[in-house]
Amino acid sequence: MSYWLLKTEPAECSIEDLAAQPTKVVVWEGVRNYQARNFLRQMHEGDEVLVYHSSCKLIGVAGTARISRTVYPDPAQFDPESPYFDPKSSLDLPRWDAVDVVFVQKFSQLLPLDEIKACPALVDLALVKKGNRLSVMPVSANEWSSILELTN
DNA sequence: GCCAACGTTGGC
DNA sequence: GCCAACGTTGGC
Repeated sequence: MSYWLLKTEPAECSIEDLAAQPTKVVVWEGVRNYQARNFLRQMHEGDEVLVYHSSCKLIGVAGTARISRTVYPDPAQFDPESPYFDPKSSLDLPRWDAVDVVFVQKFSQLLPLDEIKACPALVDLALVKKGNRLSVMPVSANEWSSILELTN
């Protein structure tokens, strides 16, 4: 059982969108960075996930979710209509992967980035490391606990 | 909209 | 394999 943080632009897929799915499940598609993809490959069913809102007005962790299906080829890479289409991908040789994520909870208050930055227990979180642009990153068990404590 | 930081591409 | 140019990310 591992912990992860997934970035999402709420204009694309917010925690509210996750909660609004009839099945609460979404395909986590569109990861187009090899390091992030390799983290997707390490995920197990049941792993817990922080859902982080980026590139928006209220930046921070908005809630949690869970991995409901482990890695498989991202269908968007094959779809010419998709913004995530990759002409260098083929069914034989897919480059990109997806997982399925199921909504767990929306925090009563979003945990803002500056509070995460101000928390001494979270200085090693990849999210707050200088220049970090990973959209999928591991979170330690201690960091997970610290984040949940901050939301109380 | 700015721009620092980083990843990718492609010529050599 | 180097590295300049370019594109993207994402906070501010």
